[in-house]
Formats: sequence, structure tokens, C-alpha cells
Amino acid sequence: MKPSLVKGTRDFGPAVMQRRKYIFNTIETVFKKYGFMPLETPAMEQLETLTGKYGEEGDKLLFKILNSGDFAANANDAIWNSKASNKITSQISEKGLRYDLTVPLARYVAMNRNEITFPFKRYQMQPVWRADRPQRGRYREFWQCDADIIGSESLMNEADLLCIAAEIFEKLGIRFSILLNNRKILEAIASKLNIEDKFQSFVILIDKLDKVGFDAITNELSDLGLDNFQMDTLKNLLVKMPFNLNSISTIENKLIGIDRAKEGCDEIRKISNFTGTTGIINSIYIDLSLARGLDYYTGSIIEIKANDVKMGSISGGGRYDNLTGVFGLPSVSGVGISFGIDRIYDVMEELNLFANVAQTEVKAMFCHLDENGQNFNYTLASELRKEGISIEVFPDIKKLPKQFEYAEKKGIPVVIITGDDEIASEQLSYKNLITKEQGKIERTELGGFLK
RNA sequence: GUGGUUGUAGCUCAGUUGGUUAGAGCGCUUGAUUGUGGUUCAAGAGGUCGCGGGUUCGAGCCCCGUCUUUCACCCCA
Repeated sequence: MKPSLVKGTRDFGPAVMQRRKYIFNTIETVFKKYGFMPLETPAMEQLETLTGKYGEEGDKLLFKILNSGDFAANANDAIWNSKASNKITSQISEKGLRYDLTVPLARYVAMNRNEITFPFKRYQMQPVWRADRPQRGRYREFWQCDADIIGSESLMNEADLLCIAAEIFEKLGIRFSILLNNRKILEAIASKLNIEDKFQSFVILIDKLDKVGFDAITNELSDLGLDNFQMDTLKNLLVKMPFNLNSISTIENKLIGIDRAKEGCDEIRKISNFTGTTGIINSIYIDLSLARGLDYYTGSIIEIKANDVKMGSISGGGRYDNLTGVFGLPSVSGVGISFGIDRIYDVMEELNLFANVAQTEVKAMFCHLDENGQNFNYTLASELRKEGISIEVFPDIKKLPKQFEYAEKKGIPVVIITGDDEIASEQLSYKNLITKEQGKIERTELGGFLK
């Protein structure tokens, strides 16, 4: 048969993995610096754990796993014959692949509530699966790197997440914009416009504002019942503002007398108090048109975009006040952020930001021309490896140019050439393949030379 | 899930209104070069034209299906 990949999935070869690992390591280092601890959960969850958490659209994108054994025989006859896919699914599938890392976290916290010390700060870097139609920057299998704080209502956590994001993207060399909003302010706006009952449709509409512009959604807004005056009010509110006290006051004044607005603005103000001295505020904007589709957000919402590449968001998150409630653990507030490393990779690739990522850790490759050289090199290599230096020994006896080409292609900077003269004198010939510099080096000094 | 788009050598792509044996550049292999590569020169290998079916005397080219890619919608990392 002809081998092929499943739609929307990819292999990651050594060169790509080296770069992906660099991104993972950068993110993980920053997470650890803020006190987050690692967690891993299974690729599959009970279907009922997953369904209903991501909205109607989200449920459609869940990958479902067929029951083991003779699943058809156990199905209810009437349902089986009804040809109603969604009903049949519930008869033959009880498991699904995880859709994100937040719901599995909520499930874990609810199950382990007695062992966990709160506030619980965990990070998780694992693949998730969505049955989306693939596009550039959109895959069916992709990796998320999440950091969440469960069991703390402090806005310091939001500030932490913003600082973490800023530090990660600065380290990776990506110019970015952080968009910040609060669901409570969105609720206040809906309340001011008297469309609280159509909040979901309203949120979806304004979320695509930055993509299509205000004029493109006026028809749909009037379908929601807005008149021209209300639309003007709305248009004035939904602008990208700098992250400072002035902007917050402006919003408060426009929504004066609505409690939810006051709450939302207070929250943003508290975040601003924490981050004020950190120097990251210039990358942050208050954007009231930021909505985010995920149903479970209740307070702060965050989204991050790369400035120099046209691509969906590379990171997103927010606060959810009752995610563990459905698992029998009410009144636990959490806040988290998720980094999409596949998109981050695509952005960095497009902007050529991988120049400083080494192709290999190997410091030198040993070449030889006969068995004596092979044996000598193998002994020498094992000595150097004990010192913690990455070394390759060319395994075969081939012409030198062939050996050089191998080292060149793997990005190994130095070759050591061992022949009879070198073995006798313990003076090894080396050549730097990048600078083309070559010479002799004492065997005993080789370790220091390669470090 | 809806509607478009894409697929030809390892890679990037040509390929005329349907007409013998499908091309180029790069890469690859071998040699010039038995201890110094990426230059140069010479020779060579490599393709069931995504897959399946159909129309035709004849299909890389036309039609249908399917898979893949990509774009818009939807949603999102």
C-alpha cells in the first residue's frame, strides 16, 4: 500500500523537531519561573466529560472513539435503524480525543480536590485534536502549552499570565500584541443595548469585527434589534485602546450606572496596577471587540496575535469561574492561557526567526580511514562524552569527502581527522567546517577545545 | 459541515486545441580526486503524471468519484 498521513496531521522530522523543542523549552522555562508544575492527562476522555463544554459548534468538532468489541450488536435496534448519526454515536462511542487542555484540567482538579494544594498552578504541553477543516495554521492535531491557576480569584494571576506571555514572545523574537477584555464589560454592553437575551449571537458578531469591519455587521446588528443610535454607541465603544487608566475611565463613563461594567473595569484596573511597572504595557491593548467563542469564559479574556504575520491568534485564554462545577466541585475560579506552538512555529518560520537555533548539539565528528582510526576514535569519543560533550564518530570507512559531507549536512561544526600520524603523535588534526580553519590539537586538550 | 482551489522526478515547477518515447533547474549516484567537502567538468539513476472509474482510435490535459493541499464561511491555537 501507499503510505499516507491522516488529513490535518503532520510528521515532524529531526530538523523541525529541533526547532519545536526550542519553542517548547522556551515556554517551559518561563512557566517554571512563575512556579507552575507539570501535569499530563490521557489523550482520550469520557465523551460526557467533553461534550457541552465548547458550545454546539465545539461538540461537532470532537473526535469520537468507537467502542471496543462488538459495538454494533449492543446498540439499540430502533436507534441503529434510525440513521440519525448523533443518536447512533451515543450508542457506539463513549470516548473522545481531548479538544483542549482546560477541560481535562477541570476534570483532574475535581477528581483530586483533596490532594491538591490550592491555588493550583499547573502547566501542560500536549497535543489536542479537533475535526476542523484544515487550513494554514489550522491542524486537526496540534499542541497546546497551557498554564492555569485554579482556586484563586486574585487578578495577580491575570497579571502573571500577561507577563509570561510577554516574556515568551520576547524570547522567541516575535513582535506581538496582547488584546485584553472582560466578559463582564461585554455583558454590560449587551445590557445597555437591551439585548441580554441575545448575548451569544451578539458576542459572535462583535468577535469578527476586527476581520470584517463595523459596516459589514450592521445588518446583523439591526436583526438583533439595534437602532442607529445604539449602533453609534456600540461603534464608539468597540475600539482598540491603550492599556492604561485613562482608557478604563473612558469605558466606565460610557457604561455608567451598570454594575457589571464597574466590576469588569475594576478587574482591568487591578491587572493594570500589577503590570504597571513591568514594562510590558506597551504591547497590551484593551479591545472591547475581543469576545472569544469558548463558552466557559466569565471574566478576563486574553488573545495574542503576531504583529508581522497574517495568522489567527497564537495564544489565548481567560478566566472561568465555574468550570469544575459540572464535575461536582462548585465555586472554584480559574484562569489560564494557552500557547499554540504549531502556529508559533509557522510564524517563526515565516519571519526566519530560527537562525539562532542550532541544527545539532554535536560539537565534533571524528573521521578515520581504517580500523585503527575507528578504534582510536571510539575510545576518544567515549572519554569526551563522559565530560558531557556531544560527539559523533563516523561509523563506516569511507573517503574523507564523504565523511565531511555528512558532518556538513548535519550541521556539525568541527571534524577531527585521525590517521596513523595522529595516533602515533597524539596530535589530532581538526578542521572547522564553518570557518575552514584547520590545525593540530593535543589529545589531552581536545575536551577544552571543543567546549 | 458549506462553497471554491491544488496535486507532474527527492524539492521547486514547465508541459501548446487531447496526438509517438513526459521536460528543466536544484538535489542524488559515480568518476576526474587512494588524507581535506560545499567550485568546476563528465557520465548516470530517478516519474503507474495523487488514487479509482469514465469518454475517446488515443488522456498529464476532458468528465465523475475519492484522497490531499489551500482559500472563504463557521469556529479557533
